[in-house]
Amino acid sequence: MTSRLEALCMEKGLKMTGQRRVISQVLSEADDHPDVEEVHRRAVQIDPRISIATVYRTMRLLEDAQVIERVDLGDGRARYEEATADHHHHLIDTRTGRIIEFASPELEAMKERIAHELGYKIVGHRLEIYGVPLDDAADGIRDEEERP
Amino acid sequence: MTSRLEALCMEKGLKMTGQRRVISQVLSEADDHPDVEEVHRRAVQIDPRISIATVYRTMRLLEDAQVIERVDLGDGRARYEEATADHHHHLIDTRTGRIIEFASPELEAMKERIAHELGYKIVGHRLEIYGVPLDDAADGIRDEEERP
DNA sequence: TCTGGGATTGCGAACGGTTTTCAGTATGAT
DNA sequence: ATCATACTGAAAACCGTTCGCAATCCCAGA
Repeated sequence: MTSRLEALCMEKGLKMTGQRRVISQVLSEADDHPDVEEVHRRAVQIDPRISIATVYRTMRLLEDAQVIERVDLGDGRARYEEATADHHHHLIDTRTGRIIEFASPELEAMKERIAHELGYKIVGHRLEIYGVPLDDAADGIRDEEERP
Repeated sequence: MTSRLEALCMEKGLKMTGQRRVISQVLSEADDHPDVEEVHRRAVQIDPRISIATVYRTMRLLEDAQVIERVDLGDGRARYEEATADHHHHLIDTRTGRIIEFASPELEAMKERIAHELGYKIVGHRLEIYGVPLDDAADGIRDEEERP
């Protein structure tokens, strides 16, 4: 069966090898923001003869082809998500690591305005919010402070 | 002569060694966002017997003491600036690497509101805008696309 | 002012994520 | 089916950063 990403890759004229097919499948099925090691872990479950090097190479390939997007969440490793048309950002739960996506047109507009006032045209941007659940915070549950 | 950061360090009760004094001076005089290597480069010019390891250690020390702040601009290395009371963000000129600081109370408020709507209390956040000068963009000068 | 001992330093080795090299393998245009 | 080409696996190289260890420094107390 052809995964969504695989179709996208063929559309872009990429050579479809077995490992690319598997990685595409893994990424199509993912609804989180896996890092390379995690993608590899999942890929190996489908076909054990996929090396981590190939995963790295394929992620870069897919990124360059704009099929996926790299997300830098400041934890020292690259995470990925499927490329989407609309801009969105991430709220990271520092307690659990859960990542919540959100979009805000007003925020986009404001950002655009700020850049313009500074004499710049935006070519990229990123916003991350680190937070803790309101109710937990109220409970006064201790937050083992990571460096955000 | 005692640099501004050196005074701050003594206030915090840190043991003032020769190399810490030099690094404090370098940071006090910096008005940009140097990475560790750059700080080392400048420190060595004042006293050649400072190792890069010590710079790494001192930067972390000063960061923990909230004397300086780490800035992750997504270029794979840590950059630093003096700690300030007010939150601000960075606009990075992708053409030149120049970093422009800006603050926006409205933006802060909006961010706060978004987090609250998602049920979170903010413990940290970061916003970076990558852009090119408006006039350059208008001229149609080619932008050698880095991965932002 | 001199001293003792814990903190700090320099060096090089180790580390974790990522990229590259290279020889062997698979792909898909013919 | 064939063949040039692109791709792959394994291991080494890389790069920013941290760590282990012996030597050194700082400074409170004498």
